[in-house]
Amino acid sequence: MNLVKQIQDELKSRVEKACEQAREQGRLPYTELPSFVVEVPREKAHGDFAVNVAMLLARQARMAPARIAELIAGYLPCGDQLVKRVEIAGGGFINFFLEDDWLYLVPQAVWDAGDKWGTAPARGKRVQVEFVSANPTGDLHMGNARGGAIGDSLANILAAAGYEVQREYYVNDAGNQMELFAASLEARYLQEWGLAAEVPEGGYAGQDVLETVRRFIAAHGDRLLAESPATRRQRLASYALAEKLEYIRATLEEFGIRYDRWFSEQSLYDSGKVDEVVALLKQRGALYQRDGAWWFRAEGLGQEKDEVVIRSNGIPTYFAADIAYHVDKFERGFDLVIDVWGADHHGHVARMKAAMAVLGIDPERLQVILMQLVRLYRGGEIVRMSKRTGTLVTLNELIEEVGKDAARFSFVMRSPDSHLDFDLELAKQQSMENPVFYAQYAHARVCSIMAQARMAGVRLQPPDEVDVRQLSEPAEKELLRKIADYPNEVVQAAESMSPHRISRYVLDIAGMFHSYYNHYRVLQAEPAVRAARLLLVETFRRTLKHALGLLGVSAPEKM
RNA sequence: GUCCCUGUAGCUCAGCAGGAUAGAGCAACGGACUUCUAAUCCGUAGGUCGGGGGUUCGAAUCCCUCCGGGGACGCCA
Repeated sequence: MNLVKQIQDELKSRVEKACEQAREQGRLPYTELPSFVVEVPREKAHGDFAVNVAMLLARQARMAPARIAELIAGYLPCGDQLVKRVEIAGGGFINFFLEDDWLYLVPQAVWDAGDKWGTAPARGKRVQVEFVSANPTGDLHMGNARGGAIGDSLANILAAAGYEVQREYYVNDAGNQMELFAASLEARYLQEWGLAAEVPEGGYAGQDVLETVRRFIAAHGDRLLAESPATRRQRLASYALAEKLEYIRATLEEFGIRYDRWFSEQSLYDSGKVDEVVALLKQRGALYQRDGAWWFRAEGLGQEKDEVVIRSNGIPTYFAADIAYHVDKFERGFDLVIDVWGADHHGHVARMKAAMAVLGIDPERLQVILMQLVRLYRGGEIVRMSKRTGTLVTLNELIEEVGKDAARFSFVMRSPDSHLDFDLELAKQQSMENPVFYAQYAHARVCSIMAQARMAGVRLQPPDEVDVRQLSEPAEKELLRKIADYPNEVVQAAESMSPHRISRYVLDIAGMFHSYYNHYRVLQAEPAVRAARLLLVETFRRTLKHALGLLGVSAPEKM
């Protein structure tokens, strides 16, 4: 049930009919009705909904927008149950002022929807969201944290908007980095037995690798000394990989994230999919040979540079595997595939889309959200993050220091496009820097009212037992209005792939509630009003809780 | 040099499939707790939307250009 959308559709069709009538009677000449919007004006004085069709018709009709608006308004029905009156203003806007009736349907709509409030009916579209996908060779850093918060919230929002959603983590368990990782492990292993060995240049020299090796030794001793280097590396790598993955899985779960699938890069090699896709690219003439390597022809498809797919040593690059991976995603039947990447991968986007196009997949079906990088501060001083030299602040520490709710909210509050400066000191010292508490507090306040009501023997009555029209204060109507907007907000956040829209909404509606709370008493009101207010406050609470849930933030009953 | 992001109140940011008088939080100042949680509320102050062109009924929003900030340009991933 989406009341706002129903009304917008109704108004739109009324305007369309009015235009047609005016045209038929020869008073409004136009050949094609431009696509116009029924929007909510920023100013309340401009009514509940505004339509801009008159301005858009001005050129075709060769009339002043204000005159067109007057003309159209003359054909609009009003004074009925929905529309109280219509005004022309601002040089051609048609402003609709509605009767309040529809607002009083809101509590019932929320009740009827139950758990489904805020969600849209299934649209029969499958979406995959792949995010974080950090190399399983180290810790999770702030960039991964941001990606996790954005990706997971987006997945929640898409699901609420009616998509069938799958969350996936791409495990880079193959390729160069993995080999370096294995070589680093081996070096540490040999060193532990007093043998001469060195962590290769650009390898993993961090403490965590050493600790992993020590745990391996505790479990398996010196058995690998007798093995061939290749076997030794393979054993160490698979041990470390399993350990790292479990660590990553557990950390992300603490961050409120659960994946539906962990997809192994290595499996693409094992199944021959990488070779297959390379062969297909060759067959399509998308590759050419130069200096002994095979290059993907990306020039001309944007200004990106060409990219190596097969090295001159015959080993495919990660790009080859990544193409195979994306082909595999589409073969699994997703209508839309969303990748959440760090901005440092931006050059990869056009190439990947180009590769999809060559392989006959509409590149529009692949959407990449590029997040700008997180800059970490501690008390005003910048902290550089690096995976190789040992991460400075891990996701674990972040959760520990500022908490899951505050961390997730902070990341999802800002657009992925924004360069995020995250100050740890600020985040934990000044709780007011975390607006998440503001929203959670609103929830706790409602819960407190409900608890008081129960103690006083006052029951929360369902909408059909309540005279909702007792909610006559402007603040109450505005709150109802905001609640009614919720399903639309979810759909818009999904369609624009902007989780931060939901955090905006959360803060807006929480603010409206706090203000209402300070101006009106719920329990001290006379019984009929009290019943209506209890109901209002409960519909608000359900909406807020759902919205927070989309962001992976809890809605505490007490604070 | 090429490409991506960005420039809006003192600070951090919304708004940008063009819409009417540009918003919020923090910081500042002044008020509101014997009353459902003051982690709250109310008020005041704060702006050449980086500069300049263009597109049109109308631009913070779209295009061009210049300037400032962040990032990417590897037979790494």
